[in-house]
Amino acid sequence: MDDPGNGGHAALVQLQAYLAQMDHAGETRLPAERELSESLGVSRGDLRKALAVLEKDGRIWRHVGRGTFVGSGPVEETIGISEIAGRTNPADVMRARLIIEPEIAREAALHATLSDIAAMRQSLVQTRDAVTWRQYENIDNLLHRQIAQASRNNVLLGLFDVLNAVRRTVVWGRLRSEGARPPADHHSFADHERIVEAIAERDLGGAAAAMRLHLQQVERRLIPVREAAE
Amino acid sequence: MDDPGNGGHAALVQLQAYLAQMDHAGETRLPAERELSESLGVSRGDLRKALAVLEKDGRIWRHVGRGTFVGSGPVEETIGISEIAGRTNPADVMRARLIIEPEIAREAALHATLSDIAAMRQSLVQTRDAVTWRQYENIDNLLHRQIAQASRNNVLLGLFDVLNAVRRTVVWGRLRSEGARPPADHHSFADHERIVEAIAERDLGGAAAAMRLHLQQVERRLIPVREAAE
DNA sequence: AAAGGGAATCATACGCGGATTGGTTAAAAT
DNA sequence: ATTTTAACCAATCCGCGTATGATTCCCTTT
Repeated sequence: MDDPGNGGHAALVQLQAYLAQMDHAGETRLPAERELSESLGVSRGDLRKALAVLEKDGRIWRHVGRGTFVGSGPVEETIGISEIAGRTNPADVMRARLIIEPEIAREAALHATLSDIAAMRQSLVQTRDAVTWRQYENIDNLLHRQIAQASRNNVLLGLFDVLNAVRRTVVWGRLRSEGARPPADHHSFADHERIVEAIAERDLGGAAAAMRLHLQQVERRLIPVREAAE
Repeated sequence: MDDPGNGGHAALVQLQAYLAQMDHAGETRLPAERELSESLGVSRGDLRKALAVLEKDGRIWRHVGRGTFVGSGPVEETIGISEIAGRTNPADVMRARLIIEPEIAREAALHATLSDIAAMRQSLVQTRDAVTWRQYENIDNLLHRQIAQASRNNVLLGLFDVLNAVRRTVVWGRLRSEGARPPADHHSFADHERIVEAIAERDLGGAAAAMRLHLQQVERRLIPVREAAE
């Protein structure tokens, strides 16, 4: 009404001023559109146009039901495990393990403390004592996690946990009753020992190689038809 | 009452029978303790003792407010971004990036489609056109994510997203007003071009090396005092 | 008649209170 | 004295109401 000609431009200017004034405080959320439009004295349509400009510019971020916030994006867009697991397959999970875990083992060889290594050795013994596949699986998981923990890098540990959770949901329901207990000559026993030994000897490349070999063995056991088909 | 002497043993046997019977169905959650105790005709105390045994054995797991489930552990223990970010530091995040992202780039060089590469090249141009640091950051993020996406592995992409979210929360609030816009000779421009070119030429090792080099540059810029201190 | 503004409506997300469930403790019963 | 039962606690889930951004429709104004 005052100046319909400039359209949303006045609203954009006012909104930028408001943003600058608000940015000095720690608050990142700005009022609802209905309030703000009245507070700034512009129509909601013009306000929305201005907001759209700022959003395309990356200065604010909006979401239905939550509000409008300043900043490039949601600080904590929860990336759900099920979201990842929902659109993937065991082969990709295995591939990711083959890429990530050897590097984690290398890092573990560099940063593991003596107590870390002692804990791994104890898990090694326990895997041999497992009387059921479920027990073995638990201790196997524990050992792999101990290795990730030994990297002394909480980010790597967290990524490992995410990967592990995805793996569990994806292959969920496999290997139910393949046998009473792991056979004594199961390849993983020797594999695990090689990995832990390499870590103990601070052999970075050896630890990564041993882990890679181990996971390739696991992959072969998981998808046994592969070589015959090719 | 019937046989107080054997204590919880009878309950344990009955519970194991119930578990075996239920395990054939796909259901993993068993009834509430109050119902189950009445259904099996044992006291809740004995039932809980039996449940404790099975839990220590790893066959079931329980959680307050949710229930009791068969299986080694919660299939979806939500690993929160903030949980990871809460107990780490920028150095560890950078280290994790240096470990993960080069391997992702290698995978991208193997699996990227032509449209993937075209999208990357477009982002390359856009980074040069960015007039503000925030715009540059957005496009930079987009480019790195495009590379992860080009790996054609949703697990790797998910892990990258998690890592990225952690990075954003950890370094949150840095580099506010270091300058109006990225300088034309910013190292990242050439770095990014090298990475994309290596991916386009299917040079696996080259892509990984270029990404590693780029991240080392970023690390150096992030922690500039390092070399002087040593 | 055209255009812009305002109100109603829709879809999604948050918040709160009740209900459910494992964990714990105390009273009661045998 | 031991076991069973009940009651209570803490944590979680679920449903409903509210708030918010997105969209549509109608009306006023020029």
